[in-house]
Amino acid sequence: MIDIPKTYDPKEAEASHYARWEERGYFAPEINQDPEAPVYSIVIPPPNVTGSLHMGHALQHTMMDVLTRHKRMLGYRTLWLPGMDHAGISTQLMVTRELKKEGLTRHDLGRAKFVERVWKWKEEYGGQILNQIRREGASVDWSRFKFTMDEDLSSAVREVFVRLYQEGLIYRGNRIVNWCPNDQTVLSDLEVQRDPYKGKLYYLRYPFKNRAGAIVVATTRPETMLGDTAVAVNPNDERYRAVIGETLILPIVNREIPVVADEFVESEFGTGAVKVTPAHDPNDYEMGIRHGLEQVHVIDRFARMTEEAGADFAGLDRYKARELVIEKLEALEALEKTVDYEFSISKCERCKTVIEPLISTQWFCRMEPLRDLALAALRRNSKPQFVPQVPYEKVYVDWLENLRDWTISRQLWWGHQIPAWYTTGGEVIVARSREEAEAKAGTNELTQDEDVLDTWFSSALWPFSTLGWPDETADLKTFYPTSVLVTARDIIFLWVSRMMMMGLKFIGEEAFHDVYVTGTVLDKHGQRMSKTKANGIDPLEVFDKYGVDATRLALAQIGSTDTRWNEKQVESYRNFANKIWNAARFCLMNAEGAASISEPFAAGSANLPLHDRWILSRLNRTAAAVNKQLDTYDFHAAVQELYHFFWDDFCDWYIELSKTSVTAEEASAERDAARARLISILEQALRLLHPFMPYLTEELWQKLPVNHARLQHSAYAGAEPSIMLASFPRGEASLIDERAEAEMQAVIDLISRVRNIRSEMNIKQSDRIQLMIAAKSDLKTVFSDSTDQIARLTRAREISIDGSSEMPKAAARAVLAGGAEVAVPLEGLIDFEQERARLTREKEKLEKESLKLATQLGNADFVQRAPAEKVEELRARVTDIAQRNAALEQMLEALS
RNA sequence: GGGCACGUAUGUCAAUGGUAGACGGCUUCCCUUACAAGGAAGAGGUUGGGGGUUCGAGUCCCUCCGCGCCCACCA
Repeated sequence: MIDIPKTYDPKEAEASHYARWEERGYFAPEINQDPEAPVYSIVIPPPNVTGSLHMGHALQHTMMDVLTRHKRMLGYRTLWLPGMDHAGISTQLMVTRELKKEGLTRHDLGRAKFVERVWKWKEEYGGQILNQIRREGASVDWSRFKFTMDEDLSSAVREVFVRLYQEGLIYRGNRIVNWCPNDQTVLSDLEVQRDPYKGKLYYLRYPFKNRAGAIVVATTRPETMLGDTAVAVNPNDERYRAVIGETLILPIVNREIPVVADEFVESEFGTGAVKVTPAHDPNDYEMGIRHGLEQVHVIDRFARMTEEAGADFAGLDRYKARELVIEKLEALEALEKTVDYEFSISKCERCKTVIEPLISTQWFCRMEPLRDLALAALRRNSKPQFVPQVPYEKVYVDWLENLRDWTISRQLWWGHQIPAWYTTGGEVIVARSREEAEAKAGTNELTQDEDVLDTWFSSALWPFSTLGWPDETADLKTFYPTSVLVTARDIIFLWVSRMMMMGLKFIGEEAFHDVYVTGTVLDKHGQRMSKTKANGIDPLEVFDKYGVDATRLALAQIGSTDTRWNEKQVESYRNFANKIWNAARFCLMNAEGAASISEPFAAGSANLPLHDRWILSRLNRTAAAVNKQLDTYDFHAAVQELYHFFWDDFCDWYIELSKTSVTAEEASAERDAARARLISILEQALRLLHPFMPYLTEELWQKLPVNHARLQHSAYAGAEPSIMLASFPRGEASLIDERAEAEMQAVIDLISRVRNIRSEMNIKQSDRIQLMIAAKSDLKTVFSDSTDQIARLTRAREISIDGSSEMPKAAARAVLAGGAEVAVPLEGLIDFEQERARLTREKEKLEKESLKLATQLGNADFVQRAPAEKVEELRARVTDIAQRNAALEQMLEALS
């Protein structure tokens, strides 16, 4: 007898298999020996080097792994490429904080030493997430692991930069940008978040120079008035039409500023007149350009007032300056009023500091031509295919259509330094290397641009830079375009769209065929999990508590809907894992002799017992469904399908139905064959489950007395057997047997009805009952062939079957589909009242349904307009109900 | 301000316009030698409210209520 614990302990399986898979190279595409094999590839969204695994990762990785393992088992040449992102700002902040503890700033170290220090930090503390990814069971090819700052990827970054620059798509310009006064860098629009803010609206009075009166303007940032160079009104605003072109005297500063007319101004807001500060507000900047206004810089990079703001203000923090401005305006009687006002405020996504719009010289990427490539790919080739298509395709298109230039430079030290050099004369040389720049410039007196590129710039190249571009590598040719990108929805703009554009630009093909957008795991109150709210669930703790496989199942079934985290759900999949374990345990306890049968189902399905034909049909139906569901990213349905097949069909029915033959005391050819069939079904079920539950399935599969090598997919012939290289069952249409399923269903219904009688009539578990079955010829045969099993599962001691419906009076009875009946004689034990009540309840149910059907069929419109099939279906149901109803009535009569 | 989702059993979620389901929880019975992390049998729903289209609506349309998400240059 085999010695297997009663309870599945996931830890053991998790500890051993991953390392073996990895060592043997099972994750690498090279394991596939078939030169004709179709290709499947995914690049992982590279986690930040500073990151650690959160639920979102676990969710995405599970789905990518399911897809990858599924395709690998189908014989695809499969690559899931792992990597990590250098995460410019986050990482630099991390190390800066570390330095601060030593009383140092990065400037104390200088650039070179600081960057060295970051590399050291990365080696020591970075990338803890990589081992967490291993724990998940992710079948990524570690031999192709990439880091965005690796030399080859950095060179791809420079290549792209140079080419885009040469085409005029990258340029250096002086424009208004989002500046973070804390991080001391510019940010792109996507790295700025808008938060609601309860502030005030200040009404300032600016007097005319050459006439009486004043214009009152409303502002939320009075301190910027020091930099005002105009007041704007709407040209159609009657109130102000007469004063357009007049001159105002700016209070405090006493600068003369004009009144200009601009369509941008909303007459309804405030006073209908707006102060214009071109140097410190994006809208005013645009207006300033339209009207040729002067830009007066009154706030610096530290959000302090400049000399230009005036001696009283220079050096003051922007909020201190605000107070002082208000004070002075009050003294000048230039503050009309102050009202409470709620608006939104821009903050740095990382450090939450309020953004200061500043005019500054930065590098930008022109997006229109790239955007057009992406839009064309979608319109002409429907690439990428978003899943779900609604709403993400529209979101993607809308964003692309309104795309503005991308600010790609950052004032950081950690990242890809911009490959631009300046001669002493100020000439700009953009080149792939210093050597190339020197050659171009004809001098070695060059200074490289201090800035680095936005982290997302290298991320945008990820699908091809990781495969060796710009070299025409075999990997690039084989694996690009990638098959699918699996991601959460928050980086569709930041990342997905940019990869698409860059891929189309530089390779000429889309970066991925499909984009699968996962749902979000929320906390139990429906809130997003976040560090600041501290409401996150650590996936590693869940792994420890319930096992990786159970967690994966719980995550996979989330699919693309947002779902509140529910630990009970994981617990139920843990129970499922245990169920699988115990089913296998049963099979292994009764495995002796099974191995001698090499083709358990070879005899030809017609000769097999009903339950064998039935389970074979169910198995293949399930396999076909799961393949289809995985091909269409319907993870939820696939999980449900597998769960119910395994638990309901296989465990609850098949094992129970096979028990008599499988557990027979004496060895026999028949017993061995039954055992071999049982094991074969289990074995195939494990293969179906493997993409979702890699550890448990491998653990059990290895224990099964089967010819493992023969089960491998032919593409992996010769490899040491593993379930991850076994052939994924495709679901043979020829093995789907409608008749067997219908007949088995009749048996299942019969057993269920008898069990119902036992339960409702309070028949003790230990009491053996007698069954009398009346059925017409075809069903009669089915039941007769299954009497042993029916007896076993209903705990009956005696079963008689005939074609008539002569039933004893003192019996509990039930009517089955197809006109069959079953009676349980209760020899004086029967409680007539109780049985009558039970039958009446049943009759009421039928009548309710019957009434519904009659109403529908009585509707002439329905009969006329609904498809004939539908009408037929209803009529058939009416007949069946009538039949059952008549039988019930008879039974009730017999009881009275 | 604009756009997009969602609201189904006590909880978490499913359901090509055609008999509203699953898992958990709940009730009753059972430690039947694969599994009590289990088995058997049950109870539980006017699909947020109202209106419309249709032979037929959880599903399509309108509206209201509720909870979210994304985008945005009304100072």
